Amino acid sequence: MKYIDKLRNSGLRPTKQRLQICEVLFNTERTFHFTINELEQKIKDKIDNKISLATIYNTVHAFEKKGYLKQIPVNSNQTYFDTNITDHHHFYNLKDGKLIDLEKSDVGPINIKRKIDGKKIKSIEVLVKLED
Amino acid sequence: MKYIDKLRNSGLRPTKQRLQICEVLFNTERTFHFTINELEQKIKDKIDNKISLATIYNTVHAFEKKGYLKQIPVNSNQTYFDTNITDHHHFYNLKDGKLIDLEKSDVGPINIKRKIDGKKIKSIEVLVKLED
DNA sequence: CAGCTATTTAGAACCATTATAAACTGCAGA
DNA sequence: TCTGCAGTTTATAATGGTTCTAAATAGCTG
Repeated sequence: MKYIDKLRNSGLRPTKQRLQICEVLFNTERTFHFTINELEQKIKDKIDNKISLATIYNTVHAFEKKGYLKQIPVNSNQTYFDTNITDHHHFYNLKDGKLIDLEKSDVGPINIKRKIDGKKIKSIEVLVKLED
Repeated sequence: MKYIDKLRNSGLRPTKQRLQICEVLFNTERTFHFTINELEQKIKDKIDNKISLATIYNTVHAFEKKGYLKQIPVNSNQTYFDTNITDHHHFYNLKDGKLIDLEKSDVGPINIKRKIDGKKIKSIEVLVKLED
């Protein structure tokens, strides 16, 4: 019931699958990073019924388009998503492929001096790669 | 002959294929961004013989490991590489998927205030997404 | 030149993601 | 409550970038 309005207000029908995925993604103490496969596993663990992989892909993309999830730009064979949609950046641990949030206040202001005619900046994302 | 020493000094045998790929990648006025498919096409256009796709993958990865190429962290189904290995950042035009270099001097210093125990920073990469 | 190892190659395999098309479901209007 | 339609879900197939394989080839050292 918690997420019905959120979905309806976005023009997404509050189906059973979407509501269950909302529970897994948003009914948590902390935000987190995930790949589709990791999310699929989390869903399997938390709910009794089965949600098709295609539905998980569809839902994640729908939520991303509505701004409830963000993709994280990392070079990996899988796509990483973030339930933290605030303006922030990431450490990327090269050793194990794990991401760590860097709050905006951890990075300091970023001043882009160059402009491209007719274009505006949609987002600025910083990836800090870590090694041992 | 221009690239033989470069390869040998890196522990890479200067094979015909690697030398030809060097010509395409490095014997240019400007640096550029590319995907493997784009590079394959460029190679086809510039040389008469055929280089196997597997060799192109192998070579690009070998060059990346040696620091002659950099991967660019962008969410795309293909991996983007850059022949510009200086410390710099990128605009990413969401409309057409094209990248534009942002020199380090175009961005200003980036101050990462947070530290992770036992890890050091290998690189800091900024991706500035552009929309209309 | 001989022999060893690195490299190249074509093709198969892999695997994340997307497309398909049929079944199902939420919901607005009767 | 019932009906019907558009939006969703689903299993499965298809796609496509990348990696693997194992046999052939080519540098290189002695």
